[in-house]
Amino acid sequence: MLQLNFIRENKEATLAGLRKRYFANAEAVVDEVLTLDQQRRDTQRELDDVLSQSNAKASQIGALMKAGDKAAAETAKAETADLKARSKVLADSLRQVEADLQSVLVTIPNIPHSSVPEGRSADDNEVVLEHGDKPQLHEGALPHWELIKKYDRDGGPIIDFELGVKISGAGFPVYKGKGARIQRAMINFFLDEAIKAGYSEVQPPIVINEDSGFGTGQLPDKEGQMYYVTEDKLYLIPTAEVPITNLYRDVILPENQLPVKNVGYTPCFRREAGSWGAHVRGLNRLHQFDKVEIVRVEKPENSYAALEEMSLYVQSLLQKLGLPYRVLRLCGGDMGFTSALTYDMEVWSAAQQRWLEVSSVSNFETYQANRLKLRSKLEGKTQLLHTLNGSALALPRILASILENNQTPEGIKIPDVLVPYCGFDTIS
RNA sequence: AGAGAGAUGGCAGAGUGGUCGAUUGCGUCGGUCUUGAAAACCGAAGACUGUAACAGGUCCGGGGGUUCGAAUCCCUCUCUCUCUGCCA
Repeated sequence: MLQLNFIRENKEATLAGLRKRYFANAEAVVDEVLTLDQQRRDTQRELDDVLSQSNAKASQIGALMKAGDKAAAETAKAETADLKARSKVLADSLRQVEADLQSVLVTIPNIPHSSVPEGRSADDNEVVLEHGDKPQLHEGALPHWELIKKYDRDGGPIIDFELGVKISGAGFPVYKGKGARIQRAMINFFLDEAIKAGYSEVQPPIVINEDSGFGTGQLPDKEGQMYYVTEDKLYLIPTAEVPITNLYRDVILPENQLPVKNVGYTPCFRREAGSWGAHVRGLNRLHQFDKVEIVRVEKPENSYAALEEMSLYVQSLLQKLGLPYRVLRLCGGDMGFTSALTYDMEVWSAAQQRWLEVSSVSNFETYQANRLKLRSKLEGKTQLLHTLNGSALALPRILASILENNQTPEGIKIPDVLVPYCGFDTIS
């Protein structure tokens, strides 16, 4: 959520930012916010005045009672009726204005950072860099959804989509044998690397309540993308960002605890309503997948340096895995609702001849912190901190890329860094 | 799931209708003392809103009510603890 006083004091910058995102009706929405804000403050002031008078009367009555002047007290009491009626009306309208203001405010996305490129869609994202050589595959090379069947052992493919359908439905694969072990290997590798890089590990719950969904910006509006347990009013997490960032909801962090650098592994659940199409075969898009996530809480002046550091960190993982990748700076039209600047990391999937997104690293500045009420006392005053997060990494597409890129007629070579974690070096 | 108890400032813990934003202890910060530290002593310190700055207003788990006046009384929701039951 944007800060009201920012919008108030930077109307033009706000509008420019929203235009960069192709946010519809930016002018009308901002004007509505400013009007409601003014109404709120006027009403607030009027109410405060009435309450002030009312408080004065009450203590006056108290004093009279104490002095035993019953008659004077009764007279004073009679005078409070009008104040009481007025304060009730004002309090009601204040509540209404505040609710209206809030409901408009939550529909406004974050303001993009100045380095965010112009553009409407994913086609306009800026390629920051490309790293590594795309492998030349042998004749008859297969996409990963064929490869997993080719290496059928122990009575089934190493990743079994059919079996997952039986248990749950489409998009919930069952990993078996070496398929399962390489998953576990990646999780441990990613966690160990993050710990070496100074992150501390957390294991958060994977269901969250409504307040948490609001804190990081999934709610309201994106409830359709999350699985929901109606009985207990809990959502399955779409990413560990939600529970880990919400660890710091309603917190005023002591300055000496900054920066916060957390890493966590969780499964992630996404309904992906309406996003199934031509390119979602195999591991490309799933309802449940595993991800290791890094989350940081930073002082405002450090957040962009932290973002660059996170980007380099994620790239270091991809380099260690030996996967060709590129880094994108997302354009205004393609960026997530809550982000101010996002880098996407994509790996090359050699058999599909496509780039697959495996990480998204974002700085939310104060957007989430404002919803979370995540603050610190810095230089004598309480102020909002900056939150950031990034995938490090999401497993399925990494696995898809490893399977495809490392295939030879003899088998699939496991990246060296994973071998100690897997206990085998080829799938054959 | 059943029965009971409870929810107050960073923590502990008073306060059961009238200057209570809230006694006190611990912790924290500043100072005195000390070569330095500890101890002791003195002092400071909540959040939100609002104002040019004061003032003013709100906040004792959330919401609602009674009252001139609520941390204190009533209703309701949520959560926590103890016991019983069940169970990784």
